[in-house]
Amino acid sequence: MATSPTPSAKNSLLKLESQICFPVYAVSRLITKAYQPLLHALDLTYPQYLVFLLLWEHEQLTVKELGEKLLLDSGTLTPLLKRMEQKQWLSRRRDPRDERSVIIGLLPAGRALEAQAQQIPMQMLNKMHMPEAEIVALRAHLTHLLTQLA
Amino acid sequence: MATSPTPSAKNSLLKLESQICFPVYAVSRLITKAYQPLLHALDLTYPQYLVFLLLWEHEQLTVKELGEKLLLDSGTLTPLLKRMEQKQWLSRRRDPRDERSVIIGLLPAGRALEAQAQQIPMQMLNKMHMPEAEIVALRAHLTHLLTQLA
DNA sequence: TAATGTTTGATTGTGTACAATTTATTTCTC
DNA sequence: GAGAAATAAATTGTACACAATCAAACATTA
Repeated sequence: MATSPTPSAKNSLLKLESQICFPVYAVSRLITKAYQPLLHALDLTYPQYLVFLLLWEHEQLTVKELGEKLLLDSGTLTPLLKRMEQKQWLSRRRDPRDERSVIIGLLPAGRALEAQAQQIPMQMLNKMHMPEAEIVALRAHLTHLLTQLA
Repeated sequence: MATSPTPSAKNSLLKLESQICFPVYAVSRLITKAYQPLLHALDLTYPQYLVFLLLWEHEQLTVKELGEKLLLDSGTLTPLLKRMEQKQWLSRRRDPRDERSVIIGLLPAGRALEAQAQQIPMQMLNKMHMPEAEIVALRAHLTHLLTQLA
């Protein structure tokens, strides 16, 4: 006979350990925490580091482009970028050809940080204690999920 | 001859797309955003929902136990739990046998939410558009990484 | 080209996160 | 059993994160 599942059944989907979402959430915070001592030496937070990853590669991006690449909106980026501007790491100016856009440009102090950040990815890989193959597989799964949700 | 890699080399580890960490961070936020419309109907945030997952299962837990299971500290949990207390979802009282501990107990209004939350996990699985096998594999990888970083 | 609609950032308000410190309580050790 | 060490929350301060709203600039089209 078909019994409807009780709310607190052992195999309930409403259990923390059954969820895919909680491990993502927890790992994300643990990763940020693992970065913290490495980034603290550069006076950076993790989201600020992500902005630098893009600026080191592209030198100059609009707020919109940063938001598209990081999946963050202006409510998050504007105050974050203002703090980074105060530290002379980057410049914020309106695009003369389209005054709606704000162009974020790398300043010398920000460019200089790239050299100091060289070792960070390797140090993080060491902290994770995971074989390359597993990292690649994990990234593939996550990227897939990213496209499903974005 | 051994040339040291240039900072902006195409295969640099200092590129957003090379990182395992960014997809975790982005997926975590997208998952929270995917939950939002489902949880908003119950007037819940995602971290509050996680607290409920534990309370629906255990009825009563200390702040410390919640923190251990969710990997959150009292600086996050105390204000969050106070907000949930204000909505009459749970009670906060000192343990008479150890006045240092605060026991969080499920109240009727909180217990009643479990029925309304029954459909949420399945709705989330639908949003993810991923075969069961891939979800299981992803969770295994993440749980492994969790133990490495915790 | 004037009215309309769209795009881009900024702002406001709420809610996490977490490091660092503080307070109250308990446990340990002699 | 008094003092020291350890434990559990709470507090404080900073920094995201995002929904909702606003304002300015641009694009469109009738």
